[in-house]
Amino acid sequence: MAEKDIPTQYDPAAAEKRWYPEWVKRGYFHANASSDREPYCIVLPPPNITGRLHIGHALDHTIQDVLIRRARMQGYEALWLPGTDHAGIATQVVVERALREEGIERREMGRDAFVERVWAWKERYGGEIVEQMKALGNSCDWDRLRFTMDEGLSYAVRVAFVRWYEQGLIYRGERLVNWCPTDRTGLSDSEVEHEEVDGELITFRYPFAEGYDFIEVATTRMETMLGDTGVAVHPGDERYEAWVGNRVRHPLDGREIPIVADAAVDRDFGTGAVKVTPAHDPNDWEIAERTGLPRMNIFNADATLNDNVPEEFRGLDRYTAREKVRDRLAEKGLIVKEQRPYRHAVGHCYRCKSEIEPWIAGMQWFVKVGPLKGPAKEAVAQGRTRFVPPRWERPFDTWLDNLRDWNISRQLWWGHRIPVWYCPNGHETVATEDPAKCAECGSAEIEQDEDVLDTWFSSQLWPFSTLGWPEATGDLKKFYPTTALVTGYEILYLWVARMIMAGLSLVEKDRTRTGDHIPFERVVIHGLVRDGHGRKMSKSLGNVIDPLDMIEKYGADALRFALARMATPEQQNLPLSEASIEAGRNFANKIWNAARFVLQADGKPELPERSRLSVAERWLLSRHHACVTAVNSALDADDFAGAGQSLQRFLWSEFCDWGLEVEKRRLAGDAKQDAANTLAWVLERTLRLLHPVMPFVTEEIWQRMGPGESIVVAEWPEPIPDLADKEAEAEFAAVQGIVTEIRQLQAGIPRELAKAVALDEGMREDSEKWLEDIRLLTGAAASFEKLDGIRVALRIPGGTDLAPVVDRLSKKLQDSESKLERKRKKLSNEGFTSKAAPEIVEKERTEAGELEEEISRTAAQIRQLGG
RNA sequence: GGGCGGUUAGCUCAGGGGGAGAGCGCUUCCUUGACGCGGAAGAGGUCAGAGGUUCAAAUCCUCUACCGCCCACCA
Repeated sequence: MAEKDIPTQYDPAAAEKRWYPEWVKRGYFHANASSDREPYCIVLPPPNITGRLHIGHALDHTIQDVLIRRARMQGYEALWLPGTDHAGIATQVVVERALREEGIERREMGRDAFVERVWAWKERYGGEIVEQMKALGNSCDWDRLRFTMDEGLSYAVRVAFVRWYEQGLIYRGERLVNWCPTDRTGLSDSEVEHEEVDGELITFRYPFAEGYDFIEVATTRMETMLGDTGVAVHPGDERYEAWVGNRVRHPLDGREIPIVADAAVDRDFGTGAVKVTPAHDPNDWEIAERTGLPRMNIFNADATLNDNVPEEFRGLDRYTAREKVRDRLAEKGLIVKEQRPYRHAVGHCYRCKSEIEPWIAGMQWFVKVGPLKGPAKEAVAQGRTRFVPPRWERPFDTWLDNLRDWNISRQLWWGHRIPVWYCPNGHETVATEDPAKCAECGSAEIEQDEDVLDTWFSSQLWPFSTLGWPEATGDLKKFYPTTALVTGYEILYLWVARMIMAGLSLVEKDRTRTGDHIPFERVVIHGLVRDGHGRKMSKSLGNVIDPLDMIEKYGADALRFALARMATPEQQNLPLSEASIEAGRNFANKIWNAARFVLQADGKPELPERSRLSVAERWLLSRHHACVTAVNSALDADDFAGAGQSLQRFLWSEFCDWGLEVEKRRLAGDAKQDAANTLAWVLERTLRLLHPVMPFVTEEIWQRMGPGESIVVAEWPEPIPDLADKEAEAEFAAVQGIVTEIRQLQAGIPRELAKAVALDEGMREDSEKWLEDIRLLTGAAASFEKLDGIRVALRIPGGTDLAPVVDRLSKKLQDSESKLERKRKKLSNEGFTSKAAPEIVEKERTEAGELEEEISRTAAQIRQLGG
């Protein structure tokens, strides 16, 4: 028999190498837009091309692959569309760093050469990422692989821009932007991370231009006082009423600046007077807009001080300047109070973590979000797009409410260049194709905007640009709206919200499958992978788990199972330890060996006629049915952990621990083919159920069982209600009870036997027919002296110390007695018997009866053991 | 300053009104013809604390404490 050669250990690497290319070659992952099957589509959140996939991707991808593989087996036209993101800032920074190591500066090499280098990077790392996804087993449609800077997607970006421009949703303006002095670009509000830091709040005096009075103001950013162009107080503040309109003298550069009144000032904070730095604070910017204070920019692009400040401060970085300004004011006796540490929130760049500087970076393009919010809120409120878990809906709503216009200009080279051309006469030409001349005056001296678009501008189009939008393609018609979007909560706002707004605004309803232009019907929001102790994984902590290392060490299935096993819909932290991946490996091996056993018994996945089934087999089928039901309902609820747990329980604790063991006896007798076939049938069907989570080991076994072409395209198991068998479950549960009881007695009693103990007063009537099974399951065939009817006997050698066994039994007796006590009390409580549901009362009665039986049995056992 | 989540066995977490569960770890035993990446039997928990609702609370409600996260232009 060839099966004899099956190794006792599953070899993941061999299976992965064998099956993945085969699946791709056979085209299983390719979706057909013209098929008449129901569509099921997921677009992969495109990983950045900045480097390797990390464990978070592995989780994200595992979930998606489980969904898409199940859908494929269920007969849907399943499309999982993969791709990568150009990731503007992130990639530019990484490439710049790499160049710097070669001693090359970006600005020296020029824009075109630099962009060329980034493309080379993309070719290399983009390709690596695809290989990594394949190693995980992702069943993506590689024929549809996309990149955000593809020709098609770039065109979609231009069309989106032009359309919004024409609708007045995109405008240009000079505003204060979130400037990252390290990356030297502006950022949107969503790209700024607020973090509490310890600073100091310093109160100082502005002396009046005339006379000896002064006004006190406070700041955490002393250096910005060099750019102050006014002091503001609340209009109704009687303390300062008389001073409004007066002027104070700037103590460091001698400028006279006015005191103004503005309602934005909180009179209860600090002194009730605020220094106003319009060019470097959003609040102050607005005050200046209202009061007419001038703007005075004091920073260079790298946040060093520029020539607008007194000479001694020029060129200093902001932190050095902060101290120096304080020192100068202290020397002049103008510092009133220094409060430190003073905790306050400071914005940081989401990429490089530098402190953000509000700065005027010239003209910037903005998206007007007001008109986009409403439809997005409505789509979620109406459940056209469903959030899983739904508790994210409220924060999503609040976030939209507070959303302000979106700055989309980035002072970078890598990305989609803004499709606007300026002519010397001050006209703007906005076009999807590069124009040769100004659309308004015909001037040929046009120049394209130097900036590129925010990365998220192209990402927001992903669910439809990848399907061919703006063209009315077959893919769009077939697969849009997509079925599910799977992502971590960290980019819910940054990305998901924008896709919803963009889809609703841009996609034409009549080009979609359902007539609704929402980008996805459901958003599955999973948690973040942490280390085994719930800490964030980071290089500095040294607790990073690299998915590819894990695949190499334990196999892709092991990693996938470990990840799926912890992905409950509610959890936001998902602690992953190497031990849990090892457990996944062990599980794969367990299944492997179970299959080996079934194959050695020559099992064929065919179910014998019901009349030929043993009670144990009926029990196994019933449990299998329960597993199919549980897995289906868990997956319907996006509860991957629940599905994994059900599968593991059934296969390990039921199929292997009881099913295979009890079948060993039948396998040695006349019914052996029926027994082997039943096992094979259950195993084969359960393998299909497990396949989406553990694609490789299931395929490897399935191929050896030979029921068809590939498990990838096998039919998904749905519950078969006829398999549910309450009688068989009850009877087998009783047998399990007897077996466990005997095992408990055996523990601590050596095999060499002398003393016979009659165990079983009043045991279940039909236990006789199970005696052979019980012998086998307790592994104690030789130890049974006689088994007449309801009596089970054990022989124990003389001189055996029975005290531990008796102790254990005594403890069990006590437990049972106190349990019984509680039940009796409950049952004698009239409140309970009259108010509780009748079936609950009945259940309590039954259980009390069972406890009584157990108590007398245990007591008898203690007596027989001489306790 | 708003909001959300968490607190259950040594560790990491399920459970979500009527018998405290899993995996890992730990103890003892088992070279039983699928698997030692295995099998069997165990030890270990006033389910954070206080109050309330209920015949019945780990589970529902209120408050408190601690942990974590998200949002936020109060100098």
